[in-house]
Amino acid sequence: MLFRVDPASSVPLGDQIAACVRGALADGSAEPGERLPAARELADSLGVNVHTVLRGYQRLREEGLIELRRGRGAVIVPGVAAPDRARLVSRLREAAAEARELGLTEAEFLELARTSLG
Amino acid sequence: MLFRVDPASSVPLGDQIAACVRGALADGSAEPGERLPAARELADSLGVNVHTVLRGYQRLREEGLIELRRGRGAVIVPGVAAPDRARLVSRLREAAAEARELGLTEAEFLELARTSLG
DNA sequence: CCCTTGTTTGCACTCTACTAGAACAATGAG
DNA sequence: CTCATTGTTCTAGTAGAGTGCAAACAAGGG
Repeated sequence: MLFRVDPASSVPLGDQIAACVRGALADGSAEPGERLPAARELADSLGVNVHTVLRGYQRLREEGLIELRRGRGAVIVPGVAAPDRARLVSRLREAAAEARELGLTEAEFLELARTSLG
Repeated sequence: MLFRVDPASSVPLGDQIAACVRGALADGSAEPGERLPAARELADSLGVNVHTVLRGYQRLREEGLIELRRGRGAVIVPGVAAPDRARLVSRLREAAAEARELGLTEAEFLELARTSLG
């Protein structure tokens, strides 16, 4: 599982960390039952504060993706359903189809997609 | 066209206002050529600052949904495809939100969008 | 017991969204 | 032309979220 973080991004660091786990789970590079790196360790490795990592972990717990226990660490809930990347792809396909119907050029469509990211 | 806004929500007021117009356009309760309420007027009506309304309008302009001119106000782009375009924008925003949850970078998202065009 | 690891608390800093007030510049109506 | 309307721009202040830093606390495991 790869953790990547961009301090310059507008999306909060904690959310980015949570997104890494979600993404890894979605593309198979992480599996249910797997243990996440300890908060302090990951924080050090990313050059980020412990609170920030913990906040990402908390969010994942709220989503039911991981379990947190003192002394044991963070573990991906065994048997949890992975968030699907397939749905994102299918949504993009629908959008692309509509764009084609509207006669948008590729450049216009991509520009629209870019602004959609906020 | 109905404007509803929730100050307690985590999504910015300006974005909420923009979403109102997008939705109204998509579901037919607003039509191309129609004029949006004046910024100061809408701001008063919603109990919100003028700048906040204007920010929402600006975003709609970036998306190509409305035109803004001094003295004339905000007008929904009088193209026949405006409602469809509004729906396309909404779908792209949903897709963008999912991409963010999965930790995709802007480049990865745009690449995915590009390949979706076939 | 000791070490690891999550949990909680308190303070300070920065950035964004929002509010507030004012002045400016097109536009259209009279 | 005159003038009210309306978007545009500017400055400045406020509140909250995100983050960093530091410390103390509690549960689990060797």
